[in-house]
Amino acid sequence: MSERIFIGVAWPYANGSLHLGHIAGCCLPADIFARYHRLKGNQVLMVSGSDQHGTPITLRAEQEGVTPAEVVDRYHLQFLDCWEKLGISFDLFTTTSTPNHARVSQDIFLTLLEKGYIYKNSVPQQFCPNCQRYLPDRYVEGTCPLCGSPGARGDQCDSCGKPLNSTELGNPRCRICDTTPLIRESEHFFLRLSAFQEPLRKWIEAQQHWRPNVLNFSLRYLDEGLRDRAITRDINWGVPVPVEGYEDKRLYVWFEAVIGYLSASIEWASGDEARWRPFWSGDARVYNFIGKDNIPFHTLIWPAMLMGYGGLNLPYDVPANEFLNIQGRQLSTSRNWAVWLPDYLETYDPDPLRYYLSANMPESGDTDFSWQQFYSRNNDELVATYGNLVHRVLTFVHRHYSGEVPQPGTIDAEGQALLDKAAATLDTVDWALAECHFREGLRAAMALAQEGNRYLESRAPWKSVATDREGTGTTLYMAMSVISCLKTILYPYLPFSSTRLHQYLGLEGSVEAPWEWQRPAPGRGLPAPSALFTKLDAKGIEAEVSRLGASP
RNA sequence: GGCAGCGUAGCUCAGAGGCAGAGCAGGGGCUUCAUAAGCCCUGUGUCGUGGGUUCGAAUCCCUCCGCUGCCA
Repeated sequence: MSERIFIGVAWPYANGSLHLGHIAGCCLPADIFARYHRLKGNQVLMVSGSDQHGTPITLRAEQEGVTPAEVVDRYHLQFLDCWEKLGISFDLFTTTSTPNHARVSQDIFLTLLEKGYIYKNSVPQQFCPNCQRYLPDRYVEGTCPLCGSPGARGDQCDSCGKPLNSTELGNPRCRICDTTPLIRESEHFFLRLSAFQEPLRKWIEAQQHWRPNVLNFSLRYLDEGLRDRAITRDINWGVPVPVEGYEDKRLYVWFEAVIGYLSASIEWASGDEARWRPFWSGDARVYNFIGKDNIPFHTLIWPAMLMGYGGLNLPYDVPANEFLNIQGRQLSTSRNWAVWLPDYLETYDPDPLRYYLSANMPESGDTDFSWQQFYSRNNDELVATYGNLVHRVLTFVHRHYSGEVPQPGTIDAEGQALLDKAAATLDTVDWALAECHFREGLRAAMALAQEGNRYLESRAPWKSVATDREGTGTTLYMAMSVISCLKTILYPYLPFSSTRLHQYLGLEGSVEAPWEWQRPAPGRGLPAPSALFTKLDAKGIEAEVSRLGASP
């Protein structure tokens, strides 16, 4: 039976390029999951978009002397290009700047306000008398009250790394004009998270299928007690607050960005409720793929908003990944200790990256990306085990069977054992992908490729072809069948190479065929194969490593 | 400072009371269809430290060390 699967992917900030952390953290697992469910014949809606609001954007724009819109447009286009090249198959990748998103966000805001889940309160804020505006924390600089360092920002001190409150800074200055700001009371709206403490606990405790890290992390927040949080800001870039007298304020980015999952669904459906609502109600399952830094927003705040709003499904699962380190060190965009996706895609194919990050995905703990590992996994696993299996079989068929799928004869015990193994692997990977165990699924698939090589070694068709053409044809047909199975189970991980393989095997229809084991048609003529993957010259490693941390 | 997580083979990572695992690298052999690819064999690891619970601990509890994150 066809199911409805909604896949929401964390929204990247449109203030810089994408890096491998974004990919390993949420985009790649979401895409694997989406492709898997499409093969299973389920209805999938996968959305995300550029997060175009928030002070990181406005600060970047002011540093560059351009408008925030110019910054976000530039990166949004770059994101779209990256999805295309890496094969991240969004049904819609929109932005938070659309009128639709503003309308949906304001609707949720007003509904929660009406129901009493949002209320007004007054808070002290830095105000710059010269700029005539309230200053977000990041716009204030001063002396760190903890370590005495002079260059601390209002939200955090880079010197000692401690998070701060801008009103605590000594000798505060406006980062725009250097004037000393005043402290003024400013009225803001607050989300009454405290009202959802018990409903959330009850709901989360029932989510025993969640990953332990997500479950424990969320429960710990609840143990500390949820506090109401301000959801508006004194800023002029963002979604307007739909209340009179609040023209100079905007919805705070964390309140509004999570609404993007819903607004993007509505945009995808061109507003047709009959199309989008089935993904948000009834048996439909909502999955949110995010990084661990985003857990509380997706397991507490957004669910609380949904509970308050009513009528929409809460997340079914939030498979948050941990972090990807780079060459043993924590990824840092400001120090340029990152592998940028546009750079990667300029030099390499998408599938090797998808392979490496899937094999080493930070599913249960932080993992490390190293160029040495990337090269060796490409050369020693992808090329040597899988690519070579495909290549040796297809070139053999071309050379000795004039490029036609050989006719299989009687299947002996060894051949049957291989077929059984392939059938079992299809089921194992099926289960692993359904449960979001991406590493395990890939491992099982690669084990089947190894089994295929083992089978060939044992049958030695290169010997038997001279004396037993029929038996050798059966051997090759068995091998091609296994390769066809690999084509399907690896499609979610390696869509580009599976698409080529689908053609090389002379299979009917699209590569997005059902999740089943397609057998090649005996007698069918095959196109000339070429290698699925390219071996990388280890000389490239050093060059890549030396780029890390260099000034951009 | 408070809280949490992590620390397992040379490397990257699994395992979560019952004989320490996988892939890769390294060593030895076989093979030659294939991108010098493949296959077989090959691990004496104080499971970070010290203690405790248990018939039995990598696994549960406590101490300490190291790293990471969150919070103040």
